[in-house]
Amino acid sequence: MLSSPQRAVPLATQVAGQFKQLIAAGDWPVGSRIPPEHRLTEQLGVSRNTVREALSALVHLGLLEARPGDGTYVRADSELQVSLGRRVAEADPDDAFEVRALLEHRGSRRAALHATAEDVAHLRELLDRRDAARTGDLAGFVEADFAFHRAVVIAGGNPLLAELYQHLSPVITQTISDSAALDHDSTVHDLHHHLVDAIEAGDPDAAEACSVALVAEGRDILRGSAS
Amino acid sequence: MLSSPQRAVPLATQVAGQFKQLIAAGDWPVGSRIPPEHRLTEQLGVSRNTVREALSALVHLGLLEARPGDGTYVRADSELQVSLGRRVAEADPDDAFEVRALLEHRGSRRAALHATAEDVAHLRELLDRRDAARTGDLAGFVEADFAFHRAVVIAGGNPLLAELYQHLSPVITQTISDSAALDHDSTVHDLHHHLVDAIEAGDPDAAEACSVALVAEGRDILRGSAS
DNA sequence: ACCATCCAAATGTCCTACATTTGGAGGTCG
DNA sequence: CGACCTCCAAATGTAGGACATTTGGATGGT
Repeated sequence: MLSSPQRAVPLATQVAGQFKQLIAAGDWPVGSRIPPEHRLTEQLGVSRNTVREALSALVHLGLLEARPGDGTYVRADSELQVSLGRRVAEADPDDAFEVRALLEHRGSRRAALHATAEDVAHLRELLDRRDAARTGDLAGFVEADFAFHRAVVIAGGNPLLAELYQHLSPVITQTISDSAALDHDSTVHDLHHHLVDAIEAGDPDAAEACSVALVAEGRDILRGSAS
Repeated sequence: MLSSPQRAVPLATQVAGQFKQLIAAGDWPVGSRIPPEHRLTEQLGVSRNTVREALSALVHLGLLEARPGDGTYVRADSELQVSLGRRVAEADPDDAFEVRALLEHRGSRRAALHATAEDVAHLRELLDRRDAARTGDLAGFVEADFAFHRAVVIAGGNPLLAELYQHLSPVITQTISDSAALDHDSTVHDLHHHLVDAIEAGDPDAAEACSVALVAEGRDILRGSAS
């Protein structure tokens, strides 16, 4: 519903808000190309300048990317993800790694306390996919591994914590060139299964211990250990 | 070179970058009024449209606030603070409280490991101010209390963690109407001093224990101080 | 000294025009 | 028939002007 302005807030701000909502609602999916400016102009009944200001705001927020001669594409759907990503990119990788580990440990502990039967079933499904992806390409395995850990944190039931973890992880795995060879390590493999077991058993201490051990293993693999 | 990011950076984006830098550098302090668009236009040698798009972007980022008929004022100097603040405002206060506590605990632990002699001296100075503010107005005490805990986390030496904590705290203390009567509690008072002692002694376990106890005390006071 | 009025200044919105870049349509040549 | 080149429509980028709207202070009268 494209309503006309009635309040004292600037028109461009209202338009930008509508665009944000369209992105958040999925009407403009990530990766898609949004309608050109002149079409938005006639649909909204505002001038191209106003539309451009609203679009420019979202471009600087990192939600959109304008390609001259082509169109404007949706690049992200979370404002926090972009600003956190920029901040983490400037930070010391070790510092970012510590914060991420902190969130993951707490998320694993919470999962053992709050995970439902459906959550556990979902985790086992994702874990199966992760095991299956060990023989596939590296990118697919990294994706499956992240999907599993993300689901663990989400199962913890603290959406804010989960979102911070979720937005912190990709930048780190991108910055650090990990994804080395942590698939063939049987210890890591066993720890993943022990983690789900601890969550299912409702043992927060064991779950957090598994998470801590996993992060430690990952850190060891990252540092030297070039053997 | 596979990556040829020589794609022309829009002029408005460059201008917005300059404005951001001016804000971050302190040339445009928070609260001040920036030059009017007309002046920026002639100073930068670009059209008013371009200047307005850059300003509008920063307005939507939350860094600026435009007041028609008056001028444009600097509202914040950290992009992450704004987006984190918005996200936390939508979150469950309990969830936000947990994340903040998590960061504070780790920050206190790190402080015991990495704080320098100057850091400890600074902490004792801030702690004196906090003690002195116990008899003053409530707002002043809350400010002094936050300044102390913020300094503890900063002394931990993880800037990313400190920034997240710093940006997470105001929203929480604003949301929850705490600042109740946690100044007259002698236990809380002693714990603050024990925390600095543990940091100076380089005892991470004791420091984290003090932090945990402090958060627990605060939570108890918040929940119903009756029992 | 107080108050209503007016005015300059600043932002908000719209308009036209042109430049620049891109992707594809269409034709050409091997 | 396929690969390649040319050209054009489309989309965003930039510029400049015009007018509306709101604000804060100056102005002038009571």
